[in-house]
Amino acid sequence: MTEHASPTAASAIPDRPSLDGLEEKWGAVWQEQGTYAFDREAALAGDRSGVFSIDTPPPTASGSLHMGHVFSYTHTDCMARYKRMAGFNVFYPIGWDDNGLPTEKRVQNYYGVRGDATLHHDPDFVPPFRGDAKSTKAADELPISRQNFIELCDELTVKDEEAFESLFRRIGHSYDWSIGYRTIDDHSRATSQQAFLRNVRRGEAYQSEAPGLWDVTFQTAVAQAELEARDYPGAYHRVAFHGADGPVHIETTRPELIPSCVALIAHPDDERYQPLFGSTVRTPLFGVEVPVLAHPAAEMDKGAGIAMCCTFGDLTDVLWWRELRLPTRSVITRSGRLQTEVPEWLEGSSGEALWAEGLAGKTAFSAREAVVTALRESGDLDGEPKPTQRKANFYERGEKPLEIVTTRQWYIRNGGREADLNAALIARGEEIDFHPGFMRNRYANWVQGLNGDWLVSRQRFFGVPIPVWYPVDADGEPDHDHPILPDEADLPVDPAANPPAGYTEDQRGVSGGFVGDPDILDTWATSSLSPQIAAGWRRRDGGEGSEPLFDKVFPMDVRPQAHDIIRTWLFATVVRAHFEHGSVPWTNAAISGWILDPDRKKMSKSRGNVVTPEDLLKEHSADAVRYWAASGRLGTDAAYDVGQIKVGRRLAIKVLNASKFALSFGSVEGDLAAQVTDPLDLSVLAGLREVVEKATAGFEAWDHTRALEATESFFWTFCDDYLELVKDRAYGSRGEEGAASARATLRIVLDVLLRLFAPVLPFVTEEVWSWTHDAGSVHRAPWPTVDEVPAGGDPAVLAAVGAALAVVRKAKSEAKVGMRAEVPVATLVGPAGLLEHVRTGEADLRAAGRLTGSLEYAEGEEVATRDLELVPVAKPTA
RNA sequence: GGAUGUGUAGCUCAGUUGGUUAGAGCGUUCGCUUCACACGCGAGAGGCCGGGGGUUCGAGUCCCUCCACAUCCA
Repeated sequence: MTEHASPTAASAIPDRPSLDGLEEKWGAVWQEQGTYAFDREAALAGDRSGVFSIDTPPPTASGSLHMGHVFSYTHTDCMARYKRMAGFNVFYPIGWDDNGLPTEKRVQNYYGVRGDATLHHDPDFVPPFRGDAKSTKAADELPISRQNFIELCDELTVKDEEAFESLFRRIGHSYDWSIGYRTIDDHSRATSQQAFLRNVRRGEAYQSEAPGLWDVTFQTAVAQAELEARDYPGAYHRVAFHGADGPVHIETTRPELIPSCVALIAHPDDERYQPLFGSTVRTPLFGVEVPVLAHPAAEMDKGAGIAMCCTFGDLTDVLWWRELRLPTRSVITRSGRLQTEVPEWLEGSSGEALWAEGLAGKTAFSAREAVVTALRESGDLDGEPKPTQRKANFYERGEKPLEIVTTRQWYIRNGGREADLNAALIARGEEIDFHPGFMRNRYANWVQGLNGDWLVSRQRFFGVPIPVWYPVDADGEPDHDHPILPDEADLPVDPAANPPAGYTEDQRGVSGGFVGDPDILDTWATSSLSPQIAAGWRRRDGGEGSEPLFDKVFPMDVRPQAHDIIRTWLFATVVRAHFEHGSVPWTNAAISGWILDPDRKKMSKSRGNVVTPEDLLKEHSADAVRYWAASGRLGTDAAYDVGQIKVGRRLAIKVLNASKFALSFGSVEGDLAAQVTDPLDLSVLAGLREVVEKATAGFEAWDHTRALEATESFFWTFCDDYLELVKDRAYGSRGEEGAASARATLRIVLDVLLRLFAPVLPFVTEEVWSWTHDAGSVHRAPWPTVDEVPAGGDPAVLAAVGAALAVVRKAKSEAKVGMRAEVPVATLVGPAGLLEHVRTGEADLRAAGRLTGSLEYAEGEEVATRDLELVPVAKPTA
């Protein structure tokens, strides 16, 4: 051959292409060239429809990246890359969630400090430790102000985030790194506070003093969405209450709450207890008189069918207390211990001594033991306690069952109390396309099952402060009914450290002065604003300016996330957008499944079955790991499967090798399409047109897996059959026209295939693209269309010639000879139509199958060979 | 108990609106140094499509029922 490819292209093709180093090489180029940059100017100048915007989940910066992240984030990246190639200006931010308990714990342990909302900011503060704190005991931690704590968080999480960033870059996620945010940074805090203040001013947020779920370990109120029902060992105690006509037995798992009993309650239809309704009984040990009442929430078939209502043992107690207007007799304090002073309703009763000696200040656990002992002695315990597994509510991060404590808290309305709002939020769900569609049921079920508004205040010190002060009245008490709210322009504020406008710091806590709300917002109250934070809502109409970009990206096109946080993150985001913008926050929700280990258990750190992505990337390449991720469809849990990663690696290597080969026959000049004349070449192009159609339809249907499968299976046929069939002709053995047709076809197919693979395999496709393109990225190339591929071919031709080649191979394989064995005589059997197609490509078939002599055709149902002679290749004697 | 999803080859999964003999990859078996790739290539074996009933000329696909598993809510 005398031809050479153009020097720039051919010289770039390595002798032995390899995956090694592609991540570093192309990662650096993409970063330098801004390949994935969002075009802000174009967005501002154009229509909303030209933008595809993504509400990327901000990973927890203090956590570690696991395969679940790789899985779901790669799904989103494939879609982002497809949309970018399809011509959209892709808004693809990346944020970090460094607001919340995990970060709080990490900062505490790393620096040996503890937040204290009563302290003031120390500008010269130096932390006692940096990762070398020896003790994690609270007593050894240095108390510091909230502002100082946030500064330490900034310092530490920035380090964590650098590690995350390098990993995300290595795996080839195409974020625009300049649109970053952190949920604890000034912009996020200000946005969170601004949205909350608007909720307050519109009446969507309110304060209420009410019994609520309380975690005694973390000493904070907990929202319904943070609950987790777990099995908890307990025991049924059969206890006698004293009625006028003898004892009434109840069964309870919490006898220590007898002092806070306010009624006995049975089902209205329960004939056993109907005679008692309206009467009163006396509690054992304490002798307090309580009514026997009827309520349908009492379960007839559970225990004795009659229950004691205490204030408060569980949420049913709260329901009864509210609906039956019962008095409040709380004994459990915020620490989870019983109060030390004797409750007033027990003063002078038979139980006063028991309280003072056995119960005051005790934990619920030891109080229970004391009460049970006393019940035994008084004869009110019937039989021995029967062990049972009961369901108890836990805070998802907590280890002790939640108590119910009456406190003043802030709430945001979420449809848990108002039917109209509930219906409106379910209707919002109907405006969002869930992928897969059945995930909408999770949303609707959750919203329908809400039983209260969203509790957003938390009694922690680290997080976004509730931006509210209260006037202090003449008695020195805060006036919670008249909160003082800051101007939006002054945000973010920390009411624990800054005075409100018009006050000075020395008026804090004094009559006529003010106090700051000590609480912080639920982290979901901030992360539910991720679209507003990323898109710059505050820069449009808040305290930061007047940039109108927000309207060009919001409502966003898609929220990607996992299904376990539909009830929290997804729902909360819908609530905030509903109130603030009267719209959905996004029009699509792409819900990824979980990664399970090979034993079908969810991978989690506590189970110790986590595989770290770093090692896998190093060992198998980013494209290989991405292939595994892209093989899992939306909404489906997938097993971690190293085998599938290896398949991806083989595919990526095959792309390199096949591309090198396809480009090795010499350069092709001029109009490629015009040079394609051979029916076999036109046939492969016809197949390619179908693949473009399928792959495009796959992505449009949010099914990256279908797109990948179509491309992948075509690619293997292309390699195994088409390339084998035409290589001899492409070398030029049968004239220039046939060679040109094959070479042009190889170029066309390769160019299209690279683009079809690009969303899943960004590194190898970019590498090969660079061999044939002097400039530009495959990731900025237009997504292929059916129309750009020459038409007129019949896919059946390649299928027929391929089938003929297969039976020749089969004959050789069964004879256990190499594929190079020559076939001087053969008869090919098959249906007439198929044989007709085979004749069209006979020359290529002869070359690929080494059919050197006579080739007869005979009609038959099955494709097969007959009367075939084989001449094995003589092994080299030397 | 309610909701949702899933049961197809040893494993992981495809199977579009019902339509020939149910597919792929991995694994396995048997072969092949073939001028891109041994991280390769070729060929073979392997399935009462969870059970039962029904609709239909025809069911992996539609309907009923049962069973098992998973997740969420009680």
